[in-house]
Formats: sequence, structure tokens, C-alpha cells
Amino acid sequence: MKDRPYHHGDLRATLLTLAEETLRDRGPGELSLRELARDAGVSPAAPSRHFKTKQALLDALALDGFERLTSAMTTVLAGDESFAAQLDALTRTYVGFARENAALLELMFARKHDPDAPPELAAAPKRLMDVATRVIEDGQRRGEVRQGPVDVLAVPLIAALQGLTTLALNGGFSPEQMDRSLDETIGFTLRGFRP
Amino acid sequence: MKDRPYHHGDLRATLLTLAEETLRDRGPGELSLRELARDAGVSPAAPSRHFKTKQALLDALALDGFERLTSAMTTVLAGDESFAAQLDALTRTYVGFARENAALLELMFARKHDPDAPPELAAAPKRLMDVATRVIEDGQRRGEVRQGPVDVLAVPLIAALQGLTTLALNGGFSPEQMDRSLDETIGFTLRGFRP
DNA sequence: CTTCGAATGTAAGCGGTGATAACAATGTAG
DNA sequence: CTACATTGTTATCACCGCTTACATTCGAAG
Repeated sequence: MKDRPYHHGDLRATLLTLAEETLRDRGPGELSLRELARDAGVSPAAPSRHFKTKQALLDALALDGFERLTSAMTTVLAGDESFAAQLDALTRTYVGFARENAALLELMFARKHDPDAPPELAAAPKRLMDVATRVIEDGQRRGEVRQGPVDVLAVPLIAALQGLTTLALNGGFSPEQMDRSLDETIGFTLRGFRP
Repeated sequence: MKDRPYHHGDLRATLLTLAEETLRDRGPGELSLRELARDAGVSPAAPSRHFKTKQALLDALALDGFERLTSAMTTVLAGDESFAAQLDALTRTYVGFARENAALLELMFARKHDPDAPPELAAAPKRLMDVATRVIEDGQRRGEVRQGPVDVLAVPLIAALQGLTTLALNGGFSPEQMDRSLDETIGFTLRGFRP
């Protein structure tokens, strides 16, 4: 029954999976390395081999979240539809991710990663914005978006998305309000970008 | 030397002050009730008389933050200037607050206050949005803002502000980038509201 | 003024935590 | 086969939030 092998074999991945579960349904801060170790069936000190510190575990989680969100937003932009359609898709993907990974998204944008976070993590938001940048460039090329430096234009977009979700999670919105606000924000953004 | 009175006299306020200091320059999570007690020169269990739990202390901090921000935004709208001017003032006040109270703002919008937070705290974001709502109503009355339900229209505004600040804090912006993005966001919002 | 209850602080201790150091088992490259 | 690197274990430290039982002080009613 208890002849578990001395080496777990895949502890790092297991820890990440378990951590994300706990994050999802009990929030960050409820996350304990010792508990993860227990759940994984290893000793309390074992996780330190893979994550020198608890913050490192959180950083890894956040980084993975950025990658998943960025990739989701990228793949949804495959076709060459109108700017309005792309914007709509982008927004709904973002909000969808936020709905299903609320705590993770919060972790991703929490200011805990300062000031000396792993460089990849520090660069992750930038890569997210690059997706928005591409959409805007496309729109400009089609004449559907007014001219201007794309990297600056992209800020209000991501900001609106991020703000909308944190507002939705904390502002005490009903789902219907959230949906209306979502539509409103899309239309709002569209107007803001109009030539 | 050590004939401190048995009763501190103003422990609750002292704790809040110390807590906000720690919050400001060491971030949340670094905040320890025991340490606060030490700094206040009081026994480790003393704070529990004023804040039954650590979360209660954080909630009080967040609530105070909401009140300060709301009041700051309200007072800056005294005159009856144009919508553009009011929007500008509102935005700069918000961002100014964010700059000076980064960790506090994060705390205010952190999803830790769920699902059974003190009702006043749950209502605080709503009151913040009410300020934005008033500005929008004014704008509509002047014909400077397009028609529509104000409570829905206000969402993109606050969302953009909140998103902009969290992006600024975590997105690795330089101050100049932040300023440009701020201007861009104001202009963006103005366009979005245009009739 | 005295008394007595409420408010506030203290002392002690519980279970839990993250981190580290010293040691043991396993995998792997030469 | 052997030496080394990796991964897990054991033991321990300092700290934490919280609770219970007790001490002191304050303030108001008699």
C-alpha cells in the first residue's frame, strides 16, 4: 500500500497542478507549500527542490497563466475578419479566461512580483499587449482604426479589459450586469479606436 | 522608562497607521499583526481587541482607502467645467492616488473580500462608480456625452482607470510611458463617450 | 465616593507555516 | 562500477494567527 517510490517522478508538474486547483477554488493565500506536499504525498521539504521559495511557485503559476492567456488570444485571431470582429473575439476570450481563472488572473497582475521578478514574468504582460498591438495594426492597415503609435494605442485596450474583469470580480456585478458591461465596453472601445 | 500606561489609549488608530506604512513600503503579505503589536509597544494579542482577525484589519484599511479616493475624486469636481475637463481631473486624481497608494489600491480591489465581506466594503466600489456616474450625467445634460444608461456607461470609465493603473504597476512601464498612456487613455475615453 | 460591569490589555499556548541544513536514496554519465 | 548530481527525508528554527483565561483600567449608576 505504501511502497511509494522514493522519487516521485513528476513532482514539479504535480505541484503546479495541485497549486492551480487550490488557487482556483480556495484563492491565493490559502495556498500552502506544506499542504501541497501532503497532497502530493511527499515530505514537507520536498517542494523546495523544485521551487526554492513559495514566491517562485507563484511566479511559475503566473507565468503559465500569461502564456495560456496569450496563446488563447492569439489563436482566436486566426482568420482575417474585420477589426470589430477581432476586437470582439479578443475581448470575449479575455473575459472568458477571467471567468474561468479569476484567482489566477489576479495573481498574474498582482504586484507581488516586484521588483526583482524573473525576467520572463516581467516580460509576460508585454507579450500580452503585443497581441492587442497586432490587432490594432491590422485595423489601421484596413483604415478601420485611427492612426497613432500602436504601443500607446494598445494600452487603453488591455487596461479596459483588465479593469473590467477586476471590477466584475469585486464590484458586485450580477452576471447580467457583467454581460451588459461587456457589450458596452466593446462598443466603447470601438468608438475610441474609430478614425 | 517603561512605565507605559496599561491602556494604550489609541491603539486602533495606531494600528491602522502602522499597517498602512508597512503596506506602503513593504507590500501586503508582509503585514503581520504581531509585528504591528510590537511596533505599537503592545502585547501580541492586543490587536485582536480591535480587529478580530487579520482580514478585518485589511478590510478596514481597504474601506478607508475607498473613502479617501472617493472623497478626493468628489472634491476635485467642485466647479462646473466641461466634461472633458472633469474627465481629465477625475483621471489624474485617480492615477495620482494610485501612484501614491499602489499597494493600498491593490488591496482595495483584491478579491480577498469575498464572499462575505463587510457590507460597507462591498458597497464601496459602487460609491466610487457613482462619482463617475455623476460626471457622465453632467456631460449628457450638456450634450457632451452620448445618451445611454449611465450606470452602464460608467463601467468602461472606471475599468479603464483601474486597468491602467494595474497595468502601470505591473506592466513595467517607465514613468514617461505611463504619462503618455495616461494622455492616450483620457483621449480614448473622451472619444468613447462622444455623442 | 464606591461599586461593578464593560472595555482593553496581558500571558500562555495551540496548530500551522516557510525556510534551511544534514543526511539518504536514486538516477546517470563516464 | 564508480563518482556525481538530482531528488526526497528528517529535524529543527523562527514566526505567524488565533484562542482562552486572567489582569488592569475606565466609566457610569447608585
